[in-house]
Amino acid sequence: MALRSGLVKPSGPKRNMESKGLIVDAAISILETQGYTKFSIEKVARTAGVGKQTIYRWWPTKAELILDIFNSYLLPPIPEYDGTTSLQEHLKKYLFIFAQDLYLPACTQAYIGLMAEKSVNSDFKDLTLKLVYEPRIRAVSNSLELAISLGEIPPKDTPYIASMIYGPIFHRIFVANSEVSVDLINTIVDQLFITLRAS
Amino acid sequence: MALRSGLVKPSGPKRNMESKGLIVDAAISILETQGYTKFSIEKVARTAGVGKQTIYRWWPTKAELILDIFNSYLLPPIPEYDGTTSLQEHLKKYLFIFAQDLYLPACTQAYIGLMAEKSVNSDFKDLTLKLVYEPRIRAVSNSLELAISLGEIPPKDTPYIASMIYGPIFHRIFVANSEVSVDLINTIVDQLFITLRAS
DNA sequence: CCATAAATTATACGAACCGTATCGGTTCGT
DNA sequence: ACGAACCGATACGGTTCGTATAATTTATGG
Repeated sequence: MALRSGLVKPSGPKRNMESKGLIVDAAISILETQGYTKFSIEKVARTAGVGKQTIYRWWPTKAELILDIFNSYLLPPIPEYDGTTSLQEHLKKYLFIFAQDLYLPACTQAYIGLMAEKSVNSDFKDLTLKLVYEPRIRAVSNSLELAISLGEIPPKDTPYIASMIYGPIFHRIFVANSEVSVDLINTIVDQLFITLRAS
Repeated sequence: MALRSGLVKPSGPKRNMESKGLIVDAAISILETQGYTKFSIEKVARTAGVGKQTIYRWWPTKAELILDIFNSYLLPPIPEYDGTTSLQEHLKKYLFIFAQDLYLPACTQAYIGLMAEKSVNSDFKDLTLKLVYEPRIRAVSNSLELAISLGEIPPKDTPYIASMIYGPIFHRIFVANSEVSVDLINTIVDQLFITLRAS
């Protein structure tokens, strides 16, 4: 009763962190080598040497397991822009790291899973947007505001900035199935700044 | 022997086009209402009132059925740019139609299936790139060349043009899970032309 | 007009996975 | 030492996979 509600002190053993590690490692390995289409909870349990129920106890669905792994272990941390270098350079560095990590097989496969699940489950869509999408959008718009206040770029309304910056990266990885070069990152950022500084 | 090789006239009945239509309609309806994750051949057969073997006879895998439907029934045709209006206006019109169609549930779900399958099967990736990706890339670069020869834009190397144009649309639909507004299309195209005309 | 070949629906198969339930056994808090 | 929560293991009915086979229907060629 009132399981993990925070209101009742649970007795009994705590969560086995070794099992958790085995599950996460197995899941990443399966995503990496077999992809989202062949990813199954039973396979994760078998590979990790763990009871299936142990997975379901901590992650209610396949989708939430993948989301947790994606967000906690596969994506690079979101850096904060402090204004010590130009925003233009800062964005190039961050986006290149982001794109390199997203292109890793486990990460790509995990995100394909997220797209598939969230497109069909609006609660899960909201959760994914909140945990994955919004923090990265906020980081970009916060850094833009700082660059404006520092005079690097003129104040300007920049709608759709997220899609203009992240879009080409996603297109390259998930549509063209190609790696993301430094050149593409530079093109994205330079074109953005040309537009920001135009008339 | 020599089945459908074109060298031997087959005897017996021809393909039942009524069954084909029922299969295609059922598949689209399932993609639309249940999404790619719940899409199965058995369900298509049951919904269409058709033997499972009839589906496997004409489409070797689930992926190729979805690809066929996506390419033949769900995407808008690729228009040819003839230079009678400005390329800038032409692109806005075409990309808006493209984005509107891609945002339809059946189309979105079909493409999620294509992403999942092609990321894990390189033959299918090649097929998808050839049938879906390349023709649309070519249409854009051909129209750019025509616009250059007509003097609308200065001659300029435009690498990554595909990702810069299509990327924001895909990001909006598959990452942000939002519809694509006329404003976004205009922003994409206008920013491209600002860059094309910049020094 | 009849034999042949191909397409059709229907059913069955072993395998895998789903999500849930249950069973001892273990580990901690009280 | 009691009970609660964790754990691995196993079992369940249901669904889907891709393949195989049977029985029927339909067109073409001789």
